[in-house]
Order: sequence, then C-alpha cells, then structure tokens
Amino acid sequence: MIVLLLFLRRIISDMERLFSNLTITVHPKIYLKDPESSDLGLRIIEHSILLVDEIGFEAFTFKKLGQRIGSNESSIYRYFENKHKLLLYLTNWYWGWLEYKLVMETYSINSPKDKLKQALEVITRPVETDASFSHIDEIKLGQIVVNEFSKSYLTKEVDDENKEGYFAIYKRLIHRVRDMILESCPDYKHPASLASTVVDGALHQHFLMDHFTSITDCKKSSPPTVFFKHLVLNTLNIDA
Amino acid sequence: MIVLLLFLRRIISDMERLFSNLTITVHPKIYLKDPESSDLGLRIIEHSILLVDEIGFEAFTFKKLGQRIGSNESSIYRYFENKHKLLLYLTNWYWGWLEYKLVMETYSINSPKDKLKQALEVITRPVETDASFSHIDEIKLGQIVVNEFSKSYLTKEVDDENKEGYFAIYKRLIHRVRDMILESCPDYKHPASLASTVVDGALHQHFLMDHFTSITDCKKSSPPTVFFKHLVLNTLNIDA
DNA sequence: GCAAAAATAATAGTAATACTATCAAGTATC
DNA sequence: GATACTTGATAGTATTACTATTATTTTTGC
Repeated sequence: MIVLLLFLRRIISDMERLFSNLTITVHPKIYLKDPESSDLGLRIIEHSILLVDEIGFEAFTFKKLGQRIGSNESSIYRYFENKHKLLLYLTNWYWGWLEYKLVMETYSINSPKDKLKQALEVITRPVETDASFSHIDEIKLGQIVVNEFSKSYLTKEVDDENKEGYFAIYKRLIHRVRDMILESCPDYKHPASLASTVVDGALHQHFLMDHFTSITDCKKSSPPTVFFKHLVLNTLNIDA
Repeated sequence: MIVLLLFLRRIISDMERLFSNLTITVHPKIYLKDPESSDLGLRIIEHSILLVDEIGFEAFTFKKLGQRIGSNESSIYRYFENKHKLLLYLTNWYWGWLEYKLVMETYSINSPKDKLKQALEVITRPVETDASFSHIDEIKLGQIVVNEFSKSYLTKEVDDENKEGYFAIYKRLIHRVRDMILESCPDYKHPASLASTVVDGALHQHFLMDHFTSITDCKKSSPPTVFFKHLVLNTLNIDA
C-alpha cells in the first residue's frame, strides 16, 4: 500500500515536472530574440494573440501592439523582423502544442484503429484551454489559426521559408496522422493526402460554421469531429 | 436527310450563339464600372491575372498594374474600389466559369452516380484553358484561386460581404455538388460538408503538390482527382 | 462635322504602414 | 561602480492606398 502510494506520488511529481518545465519549441530563426526569455517578450505573445483575434491580421501592426502593452514599436522589432514572422511564431506554437496533445492522448492506445480515432478527435475538436501556458489564450489562438494560418504559407516566399524549416512542425503533425492511418490500413494509397485534408478541412469546417453555414452540416450539436470520423473510417473501410 | 442536316445546323448555330454571347456574370456591386464594358476594363482584368500570378496578391498594386497596361492608377480606381474587390471579381469569375463547366459536363448524365463522378472530375482536375474568353488566362486564374482565394474570405468583413452576396456563386457551386451527393446517397448526413471539403481540399492538394510534397500523395501521375474520387465514393459506399 | 458628354490621364496631396537608424535612459551583472 | 544589455523615444524614409482636382482625349448624338 505504501509502495503504491509512493509510486503514484512519483508519477504525479514526474508529471508536474514535465508540465512545469514544458515549453513548446519554435524554430529559432523565426524570431530575433526569444520572446520566452523576457517579460516583454511574453507580453508581446500574449497581447498579439488578443489583438490579432480582435482586429484581424491585416489591421494588426506593431505600433498598435506597442500602444496596447505600453511599449514601443521599436522594442517589438527587436523580437520579430515583421508581423509575418510573428504570425509564423504563433502558428508554429499552435501546431507544436497540438502535436503535443496528439502524442499525449494517443501514446498509450495500442489498437491502431482506436489510436487513429483519438487522433481525429484531437485534430478536429474545438480548441480547449490549457492551464500549462499562462501567457497563451489557446481558444483565441485557435481562432487565429482558423482565420490566418493559410496566409502564413500562401505567399511568394513559401518555398524559401519551407526550406528554412518554418513549417516543419506542421508537416510533422501531418506525418504523424499519416502514419496512424497507415498502421490502421497499410494498403491505403493516399495516407498523406487524407491526413492533410483532415487537418486543413477541420480548420475550414470550423470557419464555415461561423460564416458560411449553408455549405456545411457541422454545428455545435454535430461538430466537425463527427463528419471527419465518418469520412476517414469509411474511406479506410474501418467500422466505427 | 435534309431535315436532319437542318436540325444539326440549328443545334450548331444555337451553340455558337451560346458560346459567342457567353459571359460569366459577376455580382455588380463588386465593381464600380463593369470591366467587360470597355477596352480598358478588359485590359485591367487580363493583366491583373498575369500580374497577381507573377508577384502575388500582397505585392500587387493598382499603380504597378497601371504601369503595366500603360494606364493610370486613378483610371483603375474607377473600375474597382480597391484590390480586394478586384480579387473578389477574379475569383467570382472563376467560380462562375467552373459552375458553367460543371453544369455543361454533367447535364446530360442520367445516372446520379456517374453524374457525381463527373462532377468530382470537373472540380478536382487541373484547370484547362477555354478559348471562349480571350481576355482570361484560365490556367493562371486557377493558380490565383489556389493561392489567393482564401484571402478573399478570411477577413473581418466576411459577414458583411457575404450578406451582400459576394460569395453567392461559390456557395451555389457547392450546393450543386451537395445535391448531387444527396441524389447518389439520400441518407448521407454530411453532404454539404463533404462538398465543401472536396472543393476546398482540391485547391489545397494542388497547393501541396507545388510546395509541400511530403504531406500529399498527389502528383502528376496520380492527381487529386484520384484521391477525391476514392474518398467520396468510399465515404458514400458507392463502388467505383 | 461639331458640341456635349463621358472616359481617361496627369498631378498633387494625405494618412497610414512598415520599417531603419540613432540616441537616451534604465536595469542587471560582475 | 563600470559595463553591457534592454528598452524607450524620436525622427526619418519609401511605399501603399487611397482622394481630389484638373486637363486631355475619345465617344456620341445631332
């Protein structure tokens, strides 16, 4: 009994350590100075999420952000070259966070099909808050990803930035889903396309729920998860 | 025999009339002055497609376009309020054109399943040129839709612009696909989501083929059409 | 063929954006 | 207490995204 208690205590302490030290790693070339390394940096991240969510990425400027956090435009430029890089930082952080959730929530599942189902759950469900990161409003960041992520790669600089590794986390997340699809269904011919379609499609369906309801069937009572689980499982001929 | 010849002649003449008079209708509130109504207007459309394709929508300005067509910035402003409206015009034109292709190429097919298959073909295949519209480079316009369309609705003004009807053609196209899905499979619960996923997903897969090849299986030899046909037909339990 | 109207061009000007550069002030560190 | 580092303040530049005005050219209606 005491042994069990001690054992449990060790697990809990392990988890606490894991959680308290946990930081999502973003490619260092995306920033000039690591925003996690200072108070100002953390405030830049915290309030850029709030401000972009409020006024949209187009209207967002470093000047407005500076006014908001009582800091100077020029100081923000010491952390990020421009607002595009800041958007890359935010979306990278999001995909890193989602990847972490995906790994955590599927790690201990042995059945490939159950694993895949749980992965679909994590990827297509609405974003929920995570107390581990006090400076990040995950729900608003999720909205930013829905509304702005595609603008981060639909540019003339994609290929260069892709070579630099700015989209590596996003692609790695999709590779993980692809591999889970393959484990469930080794003969399926389009695992990467299916994985990317689900990840992109989930963002798209969430957008449609908010703005173009006539071209989606998703709603609060039947969220994207339902649609995508049915889609993937039927495509792979796996029974629900 | 003569009767038959006369009959054929009438059909051909009908088609010619149809084709020669054919214009894709774009919501009039998108422009200040109809670009199809003048030589300058046509040149604006023709060269905006070339220029946006070349330098991307972000770097595109009315000033550059003016220089390119030997015309003045201020003259272009008489046709379009701003470059966002011009993008709306171009993408509206594209979706109107694709809808016309969809209707033409599926109209005479009676079997709902064959009709749906042909619809998937039209929507997911690479864009091909259409000699009917001399001022439009359909292939480049298709590239613009892949790279820029989502920017036209991922804005803070979507809801207002949607109310104005700026996205009506796009939504109508998806409704047509949704209805074809329902005719093939009346019990399927997510026809609109499936239709919007295919339309958006097709653009996305074309983008991935060009820039993020590791997260797609699509390539010249196995284009998005193959993936999406398999996806839709399996989801609906229709045998290929 | 000419006057009126319409379309286009030219020019100028404004506010905002997206920065860069410089210098001053405050803070941390050794 | 000197030094390095961070942040703040100010100024300045080129470009963008327009608006306004006036001049010139083209179209058209009679």
